[in-house]
Amino acid sequence: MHDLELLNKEQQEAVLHTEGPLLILAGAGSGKTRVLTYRIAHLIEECEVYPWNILAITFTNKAAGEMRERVDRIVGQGAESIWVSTFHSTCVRILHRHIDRLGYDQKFTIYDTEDQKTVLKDVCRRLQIDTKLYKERTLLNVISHAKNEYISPVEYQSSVRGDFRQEKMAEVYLEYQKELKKNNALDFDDLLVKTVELFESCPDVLERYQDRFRYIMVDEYQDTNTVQFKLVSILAGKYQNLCVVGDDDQSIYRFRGANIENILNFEKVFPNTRVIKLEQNYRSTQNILDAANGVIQNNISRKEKALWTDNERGEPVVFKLLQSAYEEAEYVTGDIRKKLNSGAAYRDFAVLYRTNYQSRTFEEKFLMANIPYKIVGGVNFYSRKEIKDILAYLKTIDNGKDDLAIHRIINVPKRGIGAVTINKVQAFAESREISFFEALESVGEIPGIGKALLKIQPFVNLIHEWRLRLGELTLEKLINEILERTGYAGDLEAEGTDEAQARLDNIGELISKAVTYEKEAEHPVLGEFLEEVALVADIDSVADSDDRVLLMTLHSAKGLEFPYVYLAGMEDGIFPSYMSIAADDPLEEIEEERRLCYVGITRAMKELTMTAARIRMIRGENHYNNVSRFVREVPKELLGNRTYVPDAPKAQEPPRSSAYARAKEAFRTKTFDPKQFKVVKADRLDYGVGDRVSHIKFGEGTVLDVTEGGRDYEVKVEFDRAGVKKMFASFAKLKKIESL
DNA sequence: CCTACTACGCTTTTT
DNA sequence: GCGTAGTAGG
Repeated sequence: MHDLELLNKEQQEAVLHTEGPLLILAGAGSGKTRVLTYRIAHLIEECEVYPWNILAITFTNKAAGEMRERVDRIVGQGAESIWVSTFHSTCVRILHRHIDRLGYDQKFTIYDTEDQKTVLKDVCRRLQIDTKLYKERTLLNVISHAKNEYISPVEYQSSVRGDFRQEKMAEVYLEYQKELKKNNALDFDDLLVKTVELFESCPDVLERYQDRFRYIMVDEYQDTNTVQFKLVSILAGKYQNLCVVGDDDQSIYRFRGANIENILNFEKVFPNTRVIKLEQNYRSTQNILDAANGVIQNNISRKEKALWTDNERGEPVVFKLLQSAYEEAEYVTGDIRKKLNSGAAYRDFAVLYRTNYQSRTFEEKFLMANIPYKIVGGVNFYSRKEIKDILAYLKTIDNGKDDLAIHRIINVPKRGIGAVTINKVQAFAESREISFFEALESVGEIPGIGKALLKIQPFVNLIHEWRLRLGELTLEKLINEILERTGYAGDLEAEGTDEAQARLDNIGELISKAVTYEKEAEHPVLGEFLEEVALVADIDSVADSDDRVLLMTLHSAKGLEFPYVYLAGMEDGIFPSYMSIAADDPLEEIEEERRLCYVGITRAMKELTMTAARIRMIRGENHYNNVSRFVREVPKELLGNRTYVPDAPKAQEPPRSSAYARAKEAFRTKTFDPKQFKVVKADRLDYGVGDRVSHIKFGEGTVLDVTEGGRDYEVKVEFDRAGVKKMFASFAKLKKIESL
C-alpha cells in the first residue's frame, strides 16, 4: 500500500476503519480529500473490496472529478467502476433505470429554476392566485423546503389545515407537482425525493443498490439536507458501512435545507459510530488560522474543536478600508499586480465576495489592468437564453411530453405563431387530455385554427424528421441543422451586434461540449447529454490548468484553496447580508454568515486580505455601511499596520476627505438639483447598519439600512414594537443607544 | 401578430 | 440600475 506514513495518526485511523459507521470531523484544510482517496485505495487493495461496491458522493461535479482523478492515480485497476458523483447525478443514474416504477417515463427531463418559475406562474394563473400576495419566490421556497424535508404535497396539505395562507400554498404545491408529472419532468429536489420514494416503494430495487454500494462515503456532509440523509442512510441500511466527512463550522447551505442535525445526531442514528477528529491544518499560516478561529469562536452552537498547524506564522492579515467599491477593486488589482511582479501566478489569487453583483467592479478593473480572470457563477452557462433555446429543441426532439420546451421554441425564431394560436392549441390539448406537442401533431382537427395550420405543420414535420434521423445524426450535426434550418443562426448573424456574436459564440461552445460528450461517452445518446448538461454547476468548469485570477462568491469557494485570498465587501449589510440581520432569527442566520466567513478565511494559504468600502452603490443608491463585525472579530494583533479598523464605527470624526468625496460621488451619480438642498442634510450619521437606535415615537429598534437620498439620508429601522419604518434622518432624530 | 414603450420590483447564497 | 412583464399602437 502507498505510504500510510504520509498520513498523520488520525488520518491513518480513518483510512483503516473500514467496517461500520464512521464520522470524520474534518476541520478546514485538514486533508479530508486525501483521507477519502486513501481510504478507497485501502478498501480495494487491502480489504479486497470490489471497486463497483464503492460509492463516493460529493457536492459538485468538480469535486467528484478531482476525487476520481486522485483515486485513479493511486488505485491500480478498476478505479473507473467506482461511483464517484454528486448526489444529483447519482440519483439521475438510478432514476434513469427505474423511474418507470413510479409511473414516470424513463426519458424524463430536469427542470432548472427558470423552468420551475414558468410552471409556477402557470399554476398560479390557473388557480387564480394573486402573485402579489403569494410571491413566486416564496412559493418556490416553500415547495423546495417541503421536498428537502421529504414532505409530499398531500402530507403538506394535511399538516397545514386551518391556516388559509398555507392551505393555498399547499394547493399550489399539489398542482405544481401534477404539472411536472404531466410534463414528465423532475426539478432538482425531485431527483432526490423520487429516488428515496423509489427505494421506499420497491424493496427489490433498494436491495439491489444496497448490495451494490456496500461502502458509501459522503463528502461535505454538513451540507446534506433531510432527503439526502434519508437517501444515504437507507442505502447504507443493510451493511452499515457509511463514512461521512464534514465540518459543522463549514455548514453554509441552511437556506437550501441543509440540516446541521445530520452531523450533530449522526451518532444517535448510527449506534457504534466511530468518531475521528482531524484537527491539524496543512493549508494555512498560523496567522490565517488564528483569524479564522477568532471569528468562528463567536458562534455559540458548534462542536468545540481546536484547529492547529505546524506552519509558520506568515504575513499579518490585512484589512483595508477604501472609499468606494471602485477604489476597493483598484486596491485589489494593484496588490495583485505587485505580487505578480514578485513571482506569483494569476491562478494563485482568488477574490471572494458575498453576492454575485459585486463581481462587476472587479471585472472592470481587471479588464483595464489586463489581468486574466474568470468569474465563477452568476448566470450559469446553461441558463443563457440562446443555450436554453437550443436545448429546448433538443428536449423536444428527445421527449415530446415536455410542454415547456415546446412552448419555448414554438415561435423561436419567429414563425408567426402567436399567443392566440397557442391558446387554441392549448385548449385543444386540455380537452383531449393530450400533450401540447400531440395537439400540434393533430393540428388539422383544431377548430378555428385557420391559417396557423400552415405555420405549425412545417414545424411539426421538422421535429418529426429529426426524431427519425436521431440514430444517424451526431449531436454536432443535429445542433448545426437546427441552427440552419430554423433560421436561428441566420437571425443572429443578421443582427450583427456584439451581443448577437456573443450568443453565436456561446452556441459554438455548446457544440464543442456536445462533441466532447460524444467522444467520451460509451453510448452517446441525446437524453443522457441533456441530463448531464442539466446538472452542471459553474464551478465545474474551472480547470486548474488555466492561469487566471478567480472571482466568485464565498459559497462557490467552498472546498478550494488559494495562496492569496481577498475577501471583498466586508461591510455589515453586505457581509453579513442585511437579509440575515433583518431575519426573524438573526442569531442563527448571522451564525451561518459567520461560518461562511470562516470558509472564506480558511481558503487562504499564504496571505489573506479583507477589504471594505465606505460608500457602496447598490441599485443606483449610495449605501454607508459599517465595517463588518467579522473584521472586528479578527484578533487585533494579527492585523498588520497597513490596516485600519475603526474602533467604534461611525462614532469617530470622519477623515476630512470623505465628505468631499461623498459630495463628489453624489454629484456624479445623481442629477444635481439645487432646489433639493432645502433640508439640512447631516454631514454624517453617528449610527450605521446594525446599530441600536431609539426614536421618540417608535421606541427602540435596529438599523437595517442607510441610504443616500438626494437631500437626506434615508434610514430603514426595524423597531421592536412598531415594525420596519423608512424615514429621513433629519426628521427622525434617531439616537444611537449602542453600537454592535 | 409583432414591436416599442413604460412601470415595477427586485437581489443573498446554488445543486 | 437593470431586466422583465404588461400594455398600447402599428
